[in-house]
Amino acid sequence: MRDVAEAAGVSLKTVSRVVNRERGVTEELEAKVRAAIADLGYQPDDRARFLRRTAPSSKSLGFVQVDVANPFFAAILRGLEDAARARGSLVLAGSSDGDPDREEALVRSFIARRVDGLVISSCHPDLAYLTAELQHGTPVVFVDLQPAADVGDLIHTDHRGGAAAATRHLIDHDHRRIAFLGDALRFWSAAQRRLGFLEEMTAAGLETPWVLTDLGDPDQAEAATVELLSSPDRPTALVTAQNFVTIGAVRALHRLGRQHEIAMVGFDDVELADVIQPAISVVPQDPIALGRLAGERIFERLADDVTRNPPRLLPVAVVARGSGEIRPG
Amino acid sequence: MRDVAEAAGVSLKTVSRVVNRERGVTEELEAKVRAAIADLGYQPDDRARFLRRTAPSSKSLGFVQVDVANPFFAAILRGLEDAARARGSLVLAGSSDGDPDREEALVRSFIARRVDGLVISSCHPDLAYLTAELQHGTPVVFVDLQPAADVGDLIHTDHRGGAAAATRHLIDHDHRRIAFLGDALRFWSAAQRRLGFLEEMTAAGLETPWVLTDLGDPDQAEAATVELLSSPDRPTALVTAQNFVTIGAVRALHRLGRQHEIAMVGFDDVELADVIQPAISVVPQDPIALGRLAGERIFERLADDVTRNPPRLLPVAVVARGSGEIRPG
DNA sequence: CTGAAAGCGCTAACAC
DNA sequence: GTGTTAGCGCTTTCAG
Repeated sequence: MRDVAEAAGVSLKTVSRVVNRERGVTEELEAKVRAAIADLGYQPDDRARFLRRTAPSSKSLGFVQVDVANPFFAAILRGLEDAARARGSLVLAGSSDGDPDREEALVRSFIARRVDGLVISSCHPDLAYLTAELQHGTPVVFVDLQPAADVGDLIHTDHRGGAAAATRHLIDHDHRRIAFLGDALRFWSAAQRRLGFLEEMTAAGLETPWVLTDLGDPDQAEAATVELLSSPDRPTALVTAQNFVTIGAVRALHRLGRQHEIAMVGFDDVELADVIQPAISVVPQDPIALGRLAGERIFERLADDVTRNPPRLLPVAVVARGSGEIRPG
Repeated sequence: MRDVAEAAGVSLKTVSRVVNRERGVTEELEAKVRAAIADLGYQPDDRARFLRRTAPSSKSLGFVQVDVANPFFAAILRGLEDAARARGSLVLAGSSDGDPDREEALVRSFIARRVDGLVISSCHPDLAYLTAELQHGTPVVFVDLQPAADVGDLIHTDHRGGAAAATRHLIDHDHRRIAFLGDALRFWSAAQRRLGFLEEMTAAGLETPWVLTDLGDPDQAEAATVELLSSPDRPTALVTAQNFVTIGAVRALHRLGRQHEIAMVGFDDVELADVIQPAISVVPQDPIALGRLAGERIFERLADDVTRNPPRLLPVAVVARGSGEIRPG
């Protein structure tokens, strides 16, 4: 910038005015400055600009997710990005892989860069590490995964209700022996879905001997499904509580050739779920909306200086496509 | 930081030393400083730190992709993030939606934040807007989508070879009437795939009356496939050149009930492609590797100050699963 | 081992 | 309209 000022024969402030499109610069001077800018290939440094600005803002949001390679989180990121773009902000994204230490490290890096807000799909058992930040005034919104502690805003799908609906759907189709396959319970969403399943089963007076959790990828889910179905005392229907669990279970059913015999309803939609035979009944979420709402909530809090809002819950329902309507043999 | 220095009764520099773990601070002073830091909840401001540092680095990379909600790009982002994390960097990500103006705006924002390097899946017809940056020394790596201009490094899948292999695979299975369905040709990868298809067809002495491009989403691909197959003069096999095109085409085939009659090979792998009947033969890419290599290339250039490297091309091959091995009726 | 002064690139506040 | 001075939060340089 100094070089530009020198080249144009004006002061720093005049260059600053031109760059920021402030009123009150002669056309003549402005032209000179612009010429110098083009000539030198000058690019203003936003870090320095935002550092000095009165309204302290880095024009960026931080998003901590479990894994961006999971299409579900990628879609949340997309929604968040759209909300951020509308406000002229950029998004820093990082994957925790479900590791609390990594989540914490990411949050710390984001805070060190002074993001205007934090969106977190948390898997941390203890959010104490966040309270300092919350007091510092940085808005925090949890998406989908809720912490144990009572901090920050929350935007999430109705995991419990959705899992209950899936379970009810199978019960309504005469199933009594229903298994639950899900992710690790340190993920709040996974725990909630399990809860919804158990509640619905109990309400119907059914036993729940088949509750499998800690299935971390499609391969584990596939193996677990195969084992589950090879035991003499086996279920007639499955609730698969995660997109990759659904994928693994579907693979297993097809490998065993029992996809027309064992019913299943999955949480999350999966690509091509409608084309498979039988097509997979699911409880789809709207992750893009989740991300967009989280971003909007951040900006609301930035504007209104509201400390905390009630949770925002997105309702879900079963989409019947075939696999969930199979009756027990 | 000033507050911390005051509270601990030391100078700014001593606090700085403690924060940066520099050697040469008495244990006693260090303890005092740490106490003050904890007490005040002080968090160093990386923006200011990186601003003043001798080695100019923002410890961040910028990634401009077409759409992070597309699992292919999300996976690239994941690979890039892993490479960045290994070097202590964070990733700023933005989606262009295939709009050159948006791509350019994103690149400018990233540059204004002084990212250490830029990874771009470009759809811009004219990369002149980048040359200024390249001269400025910012490493730029293009992933998957190569610009027309001769700037920056390139890491990409062998689109042309992969499309040719898919085509050859169908020809080897006695098909003579093969259609090509792809994305807009402003995407270099789409254009390359079309080229590979045309070359292989021409080499085999076959006509190519069915070349459909500009299919932007699964719905368009589905509609195009239905129309293609309802004409009296129709192909017996399809090359679908994009993940979402494959999805649309599969939907169409199943809707028409002709999935066992029309052969197809898709570019990109698709979730559950192995479970559908018939399972879909594909030319899978490794997008995580693409992203990782792009990130590593950035850091190499940062370290070695190399201006430019030869393109890095990832080979691909057909994975036969069923749909590509159907013979013409 | 510690601190004072200068300055990164820019904007704010107030001159002129 | 334009320039000058101060200072954002930190690191660097160099003196003690």
